[in-house]
Amino acid sequence: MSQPFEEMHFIEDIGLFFEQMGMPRMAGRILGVLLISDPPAQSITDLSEKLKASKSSISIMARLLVENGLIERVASRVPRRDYYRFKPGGWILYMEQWLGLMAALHQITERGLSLIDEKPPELKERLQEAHDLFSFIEEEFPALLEALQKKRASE
Amino acid sequence: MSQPFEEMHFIEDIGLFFEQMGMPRMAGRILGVLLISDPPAQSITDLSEKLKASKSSISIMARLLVENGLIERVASRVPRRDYYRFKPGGWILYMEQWLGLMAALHQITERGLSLIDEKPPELKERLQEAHDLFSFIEEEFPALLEALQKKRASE
DNA sequence: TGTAACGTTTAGTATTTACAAAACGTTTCT
DNA sequence: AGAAACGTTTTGTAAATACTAAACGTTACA
Repeated sequence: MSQPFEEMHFIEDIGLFFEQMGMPRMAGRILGVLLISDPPAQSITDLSEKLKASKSSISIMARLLVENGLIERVASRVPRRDYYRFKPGGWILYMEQWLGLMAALHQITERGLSLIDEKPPELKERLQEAHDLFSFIEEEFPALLEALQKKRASE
Repeated sequence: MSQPFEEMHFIEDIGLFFEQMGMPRMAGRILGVLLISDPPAQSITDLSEKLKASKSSISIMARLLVENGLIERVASRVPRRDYYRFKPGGWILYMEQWLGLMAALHQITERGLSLIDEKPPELKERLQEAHDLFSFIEEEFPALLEALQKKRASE
């Protein structure tokens, strides 16, 4: 089943984005398909045909995406085995995981600051800058996500 | 020149964070050193001794960090060649680059939406969700960074 | 009951990547 | 001029990674 050119382009772009973020490109391609596919739910075989990729890699990458909370399995009426679809709220979860990384960095810089506590302030400044940024993000970013959800709910 | 245990731990944690973000761990370690080193500016040789790593990889990774805007070269009075130090505002730049990725994803999802424009709304919903999130971040995140800088300036 | 379809897992492979070692060019000091 | 110190570049390598192909187990239907 060959895809129109623009759809392939879109799918590949999502793949490239995932690669930029340090994940396998194939995982991004799967997500790309599941973002625009006409039945939103697709089987492993469907995906492997659309992407012209092996079922094994689709199977593994789909599992990765499930772990990341971006897609989910759905039961199918048709007695074919299992279907995957984009998980509502998946991007929010994705952002929350990213936020977790920032929070971790906040902790690390805090520990770092205690290491150079006795040093003169101008030496602590650069680490303080990092600390302040990441603690600020940890504090303020959740409100941003909430504001978005509120906005979406009201539309 | 061996480092106290806690400092090594801090440095390695920054390295691991970088790895999580899809960058070479050694680049993170260099940044880790430059965040707590007592003369903030360190030469390639200094860094390679502290990290017990080859000068070649330090040289290459330092260049990578310069390209990323996280560190910068500074002239040295001592006639040794060049020194690197953490770049003030480097983290802000780092975040702005991250924001650029989100903005790119906004564009991609917008193109994606035009591909499925004629489909029923419930099919467009999942991509709309992605689009709204990333366009929201593109809009609101810069204000967050500005708020941080304002807050820091006033302290 | 046997066979076909599906997904998973294992094994194998080609590419990329992160490093180190070595060779190189430049500058500084004697 | 010669040697030493520094950083860069090139070359080499071991490990990780992203895939494919093949083997496998399970379910469904003929």
